[in-house]
Amino acid sequence: MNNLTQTFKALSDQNRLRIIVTLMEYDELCACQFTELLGIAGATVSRHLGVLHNAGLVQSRKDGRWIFYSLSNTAASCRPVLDWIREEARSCPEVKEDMARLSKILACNPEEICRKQRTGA
Amino acid sequence: MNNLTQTFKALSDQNRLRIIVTLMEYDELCACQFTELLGIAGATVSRHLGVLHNAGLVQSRKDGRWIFYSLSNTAASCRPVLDWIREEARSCPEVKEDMARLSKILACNPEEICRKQRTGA
DNA sequence: GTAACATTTAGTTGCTTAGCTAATTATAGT
DNA sequence: ACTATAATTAGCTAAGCAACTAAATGTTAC
Repeated sequence: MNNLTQTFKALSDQNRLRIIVTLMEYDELCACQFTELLGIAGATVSRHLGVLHNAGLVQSRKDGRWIFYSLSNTAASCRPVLDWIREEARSCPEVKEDMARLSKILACNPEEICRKQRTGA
Repeated sequence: MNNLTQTFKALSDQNRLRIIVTLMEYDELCACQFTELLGIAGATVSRHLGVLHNAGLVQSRKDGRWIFYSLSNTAASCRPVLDWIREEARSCPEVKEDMARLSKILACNPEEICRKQRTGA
């Protein structure tokens, strides 16, 4: 039962849902790209990703200084829920905006993104 | 998107999940029966039911002094999630205990339950 | 080695929420 | 009308959590 509540808790935050929905469209993104997308502090993004990871929804892969996140393979058990989210998210304007914004973000490489975040440009 | 997070927030509490799972097995229960089942204050149960109602997951029917709750008809949109919960809940010992306890509770009529709660017997 | 840098962890703050008791509302029975 | 009673609402407290800044960790490049 704790599994269930933990999963729902992980999904009951708008920013975390945005992460999940984004990962349904783009296989893999690094932390700085989420930071850019969500417009909140990197540390906060890191915590959100940690919550999703603890709930078994997301997995990470380290590549040098970057850490890439993707939907967890072991999240298969809650696939129906993820499918439902995807379906419902279709009609959310926030999600559409995210997708539009993300295509711009992905036009730059991660290094540029991070530099932009540092310099605050 | 708020719909989504609201739904997940409503489902991310153990006691509320127990209510939902119970309503999948028993069409309709009154507030005092949930109070007996969950073993928490009636006021708290009322608030939980309110949260589920606001999320559109539960509907209520007034019959005299009693208010009976059931899964909402309009909850059809999140049917996949409810189905998933039901499936996952099968293996939860808490749920099995609840079901066992509930059959005892239902052996009495609501009036008896409520009296028991008042007198604390 | 050390300087730059991507991410996480620590520590703080303000808001939300689950729980309680007490008060209020609405109904039933006398 | 009055009392009892099922449920909700109000008001409180303690715990949990999302956000931030600053410090720590681990990695790349000189």
